[in-house]
Amino acid sequence: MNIIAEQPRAKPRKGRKYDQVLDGAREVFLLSGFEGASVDDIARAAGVSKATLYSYFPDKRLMFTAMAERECSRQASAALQVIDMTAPPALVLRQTAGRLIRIILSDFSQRIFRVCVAESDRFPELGQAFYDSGPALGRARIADYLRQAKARGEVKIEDFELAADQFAELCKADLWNKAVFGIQNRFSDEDIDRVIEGAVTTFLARYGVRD
Amino acid sequence: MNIIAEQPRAKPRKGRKYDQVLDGAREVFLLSGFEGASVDDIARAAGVSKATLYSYFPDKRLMFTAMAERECSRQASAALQVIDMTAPPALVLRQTAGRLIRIILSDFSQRIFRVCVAESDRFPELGQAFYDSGPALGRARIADYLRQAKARGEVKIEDFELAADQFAELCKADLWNKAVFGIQNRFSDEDIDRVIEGAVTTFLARYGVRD
DNA sequence: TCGAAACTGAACCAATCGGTTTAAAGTGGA
DNA sequence: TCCACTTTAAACCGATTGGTTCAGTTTCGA
Repeated sequence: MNIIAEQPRAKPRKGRKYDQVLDGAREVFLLSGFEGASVDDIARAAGVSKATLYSYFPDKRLMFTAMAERECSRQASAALQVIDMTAPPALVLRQTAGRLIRIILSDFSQRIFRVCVAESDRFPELGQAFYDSGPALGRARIADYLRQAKARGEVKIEDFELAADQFAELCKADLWNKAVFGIQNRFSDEDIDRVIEGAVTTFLARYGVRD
Repeated sequence: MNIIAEQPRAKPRKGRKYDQVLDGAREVFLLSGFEGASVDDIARAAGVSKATLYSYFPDKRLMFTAMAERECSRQASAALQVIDMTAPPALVLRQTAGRLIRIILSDFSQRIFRVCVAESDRFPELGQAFYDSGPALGRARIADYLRQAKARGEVKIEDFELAADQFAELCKADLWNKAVFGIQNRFSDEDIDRVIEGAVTTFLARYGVRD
């Protein structure tokens, strides 16, 4: 008999409806925010009794953070698509811009963003999680590419992190503001192409090498 | 004696504690969000009885929108500072960037932003108000300047709105993300200057005329 | 100084909140 | 088949919510 209690598993969350609960939590929290969401609603959305719900999570807060962190790490792994990084910079950047824009304009990203921003002072670890899995990860990947491109002599850059951040910001230009404030949430290909071309051209005007 | 009733003020909402109430509302709403704020807290923060509060506003929602719209229009008029727009572009842009950055990083702007984003689907008119008084207004002013600069032959630009949006976005580069997610909320002058110089240099690399 | 209007504080309301309990029903491995 | 474990629905709790009411006090222009 061990005095120190045995740990059956690393995360012995208990039963089989764990993911089901988190799915319900996501649905309601992303729709109504933390304070706006009621536990009864979540139980109903999850198709689970309230007692079950509370057998997984000691309280509403932990339920919220568990859900938010799962969604953040999902978002992170969703961005891992591959691009041929040896292609000419203008092409790589265009593709990257296109993907980045579709992601940040997606309904799902917008909702996580809203909820993370709204609650990031009541849940400090939440802002960090979103930042790490979103902006910081994106910057790291873009900076990586830019380093390779420089090694190939395709660009001239000193501050790779700043350059990466600038590129990401250029991709937002107005689209993102309109989306996040609910002014507009569907954009034509022309709208998006205008921003993509603008971002790539401006970026390369500064960092590209003449050919 | 005029038959048409005299208007003591433009908006004679009733009593003398109107602003006092909105000040209390701002304090609590910006701190706790819409759902997180209790009307009793607001009354206490405003130094006013709950009955008085409800004599000004029929319900919590209208109180919230009144407060938010007041703060948005305040934010708008606060951005009306004058800059010598005939100076060389590099200088004008540097000053503009500096001001823009201080504004968007301010604790106050961050709080309004949070609350507008969080509630912009429950209060659609709110997102519009923030967009109009923030991003849209800033873009209009920058685009105006760019048009003047082009008339002087100082820049070469086709799409002034896009250029203005790009410049504003370049000014955010990482600083804004860190602030909005609570990673960091105090920035050294070096941090800020790095972003300012980067923004101006990149912008002029694309739109400046060689001298 | 007077009187109407604005303001107060506290009691009060029904509804909802997060969270607990319980007794019964379902589940699955051995 | 059996038994331990999980899940269920509903009742229940105290606290808090947005909002109302009202008798009494303050305020202030005329």
